[in-house]
Amino acid sequence: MQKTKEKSVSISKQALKRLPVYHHYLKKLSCDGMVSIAAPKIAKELQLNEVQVRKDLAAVSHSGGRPRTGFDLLELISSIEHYLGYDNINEAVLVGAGKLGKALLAYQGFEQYGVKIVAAFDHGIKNPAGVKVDGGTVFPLSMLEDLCRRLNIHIGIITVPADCAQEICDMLVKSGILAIWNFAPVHLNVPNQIVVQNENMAASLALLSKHLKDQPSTNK
Amino acid sequence: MQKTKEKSVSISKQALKRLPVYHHYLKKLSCDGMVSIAAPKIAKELQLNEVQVRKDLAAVSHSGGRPRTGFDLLELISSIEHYLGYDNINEAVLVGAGKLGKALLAYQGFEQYGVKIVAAFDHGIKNPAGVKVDGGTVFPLSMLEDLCRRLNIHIGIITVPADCAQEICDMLVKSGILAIWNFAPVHLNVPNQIVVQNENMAASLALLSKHLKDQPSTNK
DNA sequence: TAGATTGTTAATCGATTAACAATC
DNA sequence: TAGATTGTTAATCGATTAACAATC
Repeated sequence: MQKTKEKSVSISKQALKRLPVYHHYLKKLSCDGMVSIAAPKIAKELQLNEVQVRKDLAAVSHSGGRPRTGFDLLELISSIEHYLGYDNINEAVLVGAGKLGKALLAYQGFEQYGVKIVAAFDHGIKNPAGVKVDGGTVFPLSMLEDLCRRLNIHIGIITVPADCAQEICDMLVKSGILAIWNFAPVHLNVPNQIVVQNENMAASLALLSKHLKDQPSTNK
Repeated sequence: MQKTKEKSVSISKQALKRLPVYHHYLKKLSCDGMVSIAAPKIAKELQLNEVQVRKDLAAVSHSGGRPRTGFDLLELISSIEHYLGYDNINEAVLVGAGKLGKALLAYQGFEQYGVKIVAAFDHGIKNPAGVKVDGGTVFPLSMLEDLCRRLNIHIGIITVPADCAQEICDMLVKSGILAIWNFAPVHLNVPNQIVVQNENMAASLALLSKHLKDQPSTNK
């Protein structure tokens, strides 16, 4: 309904998803010692449309690019980081310390994207002191709400099996979580103000699988 | 350019991604003992547009729905499974037995989506007999091409770090792989006939993070 | 028959791409 | 100046939604 107070230039959801891709590519260029980059080069390398890249970058870049030379690499990187909020770490809790949950806990790479998992929970855990696993400590579910409230956590990661995902989701919402990253293959019903990002592996497989079926052995 | 030989009704990529969501929901209903389901009910439950659901189902359902009663549940489920290829298991190889790779290996849930990981590889492994891990055995990278060729594997899963993902990708293509499921946060350059499905966690985080930034504490 | 639902054609919406003037 | 690149307005494309006739 009401527009959020945004910059004059708005950006599409699709464009938003491309920003991390640009970010990673630009970081690599920067490591390689480059100092500036032009949109057509990025487009070619990442196999995107040239205008699309220019439009995306124009929407986030603070200083803009310069005709002939392109964009200042460091400025562009920090513009994207600022736009995506990589510079202020968002703290998150994770619920479900199964295989996938443990993998995410142990994964060191989220902080570079501005998210830090501060605690994990699992309903199999009874000891209030928690159980140590690779990457942190897992606590009983009963402690979830209190901890979220006290630490003012806004991101919840769901890695429980499908059949209890909705229940966990409700608990997270009740605990003050505003954004949910859902790895369970179910649709979650949430109040309006909550965002759910589905990491839908089944959907990804569907695309792959369908493609192979439609185009059997194009390799000769 | 040239259209693939498809059914008269074509389906959008977006719709394709919704099919696994329907599938999971319908399976649940079926378990609960229901025998038929109407599109409006599905739409309401999954928070989708009613027409959209009808259109999606019309595109895949073999027998179609019936006015007043809706769709036969079992028929609809098997139609979707057939459409997505869940009924013929696609065999896959996985490269990169780090944290994430091991989690995927140990994860038992892919087969229900028609994908089975038959072998895993990692360049840290030297022993040709492989090294046992939870969920299977990891072999040296040098054995990749030979195995893919002999077993006629068409799906490759990349869970190596970003900086060697392209190299692994090239090896997979060279080994006859047609579809790549990429978990590394980089854009992969591939020949035309190869599909790449990016499991872009960074993009997901970007959406969440951005949302929280734009709408600070709507919960009062 | 009346009412709920299907399937399809037409209208709308959002995102991508093309065209082009402005700039260094 | 000539040429490459930027940023923006207009045209196109694809997907969603609205409208409606057909069916049980």
